[in-house]
Amino acid sequence: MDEITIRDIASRAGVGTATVSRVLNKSGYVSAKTRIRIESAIEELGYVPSAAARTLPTKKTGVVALVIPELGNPFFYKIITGAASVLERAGMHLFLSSTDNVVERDKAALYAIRQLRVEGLLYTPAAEYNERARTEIRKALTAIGPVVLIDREIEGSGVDGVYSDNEGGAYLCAKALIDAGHRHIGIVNGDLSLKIGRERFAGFQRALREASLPLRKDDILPGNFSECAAYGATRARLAAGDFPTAFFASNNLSAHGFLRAVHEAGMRIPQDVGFIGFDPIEGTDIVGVRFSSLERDEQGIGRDAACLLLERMASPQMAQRRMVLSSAVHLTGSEQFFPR
Amino acid sequence: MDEITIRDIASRAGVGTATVSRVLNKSGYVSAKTRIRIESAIEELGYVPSAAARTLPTKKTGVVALVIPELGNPFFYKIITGAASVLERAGMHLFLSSTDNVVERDKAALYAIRQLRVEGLLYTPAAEYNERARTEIRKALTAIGPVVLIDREIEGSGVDGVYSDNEGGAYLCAKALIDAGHRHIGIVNGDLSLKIGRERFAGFQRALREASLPLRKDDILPGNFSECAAYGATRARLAAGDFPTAFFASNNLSAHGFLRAVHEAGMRIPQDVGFIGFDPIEGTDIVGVRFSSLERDEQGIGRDAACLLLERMASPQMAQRRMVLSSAVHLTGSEQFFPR
DNA sequence: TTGTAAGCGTTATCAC
DNA sequence: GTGATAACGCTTACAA
Repeated sequence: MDEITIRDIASRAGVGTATVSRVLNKSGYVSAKTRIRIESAIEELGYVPSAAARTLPTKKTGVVALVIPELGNPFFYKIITGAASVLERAGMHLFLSSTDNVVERDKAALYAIRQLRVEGLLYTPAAEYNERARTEIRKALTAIGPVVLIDREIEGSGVDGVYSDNEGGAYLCAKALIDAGHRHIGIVNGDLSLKIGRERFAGFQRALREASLPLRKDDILPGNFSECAAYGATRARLAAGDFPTAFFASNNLSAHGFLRAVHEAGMRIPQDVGFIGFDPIEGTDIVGVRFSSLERDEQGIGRDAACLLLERMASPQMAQRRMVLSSAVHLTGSEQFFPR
Repeated sequence: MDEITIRDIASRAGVGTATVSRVLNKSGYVSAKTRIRIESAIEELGYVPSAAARTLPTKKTGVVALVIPELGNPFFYKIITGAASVLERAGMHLFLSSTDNVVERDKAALYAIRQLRVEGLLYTPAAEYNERARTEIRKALTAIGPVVLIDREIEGSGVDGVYSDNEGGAYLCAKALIDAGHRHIGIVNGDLSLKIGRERFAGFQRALREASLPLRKDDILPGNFSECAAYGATRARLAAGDFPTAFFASNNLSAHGFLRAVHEAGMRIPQDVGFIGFDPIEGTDIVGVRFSSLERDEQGIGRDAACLLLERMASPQMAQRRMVLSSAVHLTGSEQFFPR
């Protein structure tokens, strides 16, 4: 039960391995007759070339790696879908790792990817590394080759990326609440150790400042982009009393936690509390509820990132390119934040 | 800018490549001194061994492939999470492909995987192939090596698998509706070209038969496990009038489509229509709604499948093993199908 | 404890 | 058009 190799095919078809290789890769000239002989030999023996063996001389793997922090977050798997559609069309295979926001797994994934000699990487780091770790990551990235960052930037990495206008988006969200007449507004913060967390917080603050609205310390709920943290912090804030009339949540998972806590407390959106979130909440449409949110085109982000990567793979010398996508607030209901 | 190889390390450390290899794989004896010399050479040069080159002589890739039909379906990414936790602990890397239920992509994925010489495969086929295609798939699977099927069986493949008791589960669902007093019950069918679709339909029918309830043709809504199909069919049925007092949906996506259509028609669950679905609906808890459903332990399924695979990889000669997991109906609310 | 050298399954460069 | 054959980067007897 030994592996069937190109030599088996060659001898069975009565040719040299070079000719078989030509047929396999559709390169160079092969007469129709011998081609057919070779093809049927392949068919009969059920031969499938070894990717590893092919990689060795060619230094091509045909694989693009994708490292994301959370598979369970709709934001990311939509990105994957978008990226996959582009990359597949380009004949690339996808090597996918989910790091669950764990730094160790992030590093392990990167190391595995280096070993694999992938031809490109779409990467959303699990965390914002400190200066020391960052140089390490930067080294890893240069070693890997073409890289496109998605959503989370790495300071001074010099690599391409597709990002969102977090500050502007959060600003729009807060502005919408203010325009609806709210004067006492709270925020469920994201992970402030991440730039996107800080930017969203900044945008939120700017809107309040421009409207000369105060932001009280206890209306800033600490979160980390997860449902649990938001849920707990919201419950705590509810217990404290004098609840804001409206809230902004820094991402979809935070929104989940917030809304669950609020609902358990018997309050309704938007009658009792106004609400808007960064990224939409899925699935509630089946009960006729739709929450206001900032909507990003996730599939588009994935596609854009994949295109950037393909172009970078084609011309490694190109200057660095960054795309920053802005997005629009989507209010549900004409009046304010009424779940339709 | 040539690739750094084991020879570079060897010469820099003043040793042979074999010794470097021993250090890399922690195999055989190496004196502490030379080990340190080698390790620092690796460090200084930033050497990362090539997976392809290593695979060639060892015939080991350290990769397990995972082929699933839909990334966007919570059922599957929970399975992935479960499987990943087990496989990572075993030091395996994951090569993931989503086929979006497209047969061509399924075949392409399988072919890519054969080329990669992965050490194992967790596989949910995109479709139920006809006899002719099936023998082809079977050949591919034997060529790939250790395989564990998840959720969808392949007739006569002889490979291990983890399945659910679809007939029994659907029966329980229908039974629950009947016990709640419903006499006019409809079904949103799944894809009947898939065994799991037929089994769920069969279980549903059995429950009705045992209760001597009739099943009218127009109460059998054709579906294909997708939200769209269910949505359209439900709308059509609503227009026809004499709507059943309760419905069973064959999977989570179908449930989505059904519930959306029903809600748009201004009907409420369970006051206007009783409902239960195979697999739960996510995310509605934030508005305090929970639908009755059959609950499966998806992470557990993923873990079980991964364990089966690891054991199969360890002992290829073992007899075929199939796990059929049964699951319990989860009613929301003590009385019947009341959204809490 | 360490080094030499023969593979592993391809591709690609030559001659023919 | 086609066939030897030398890489590709690593592991692993086998010697030393």
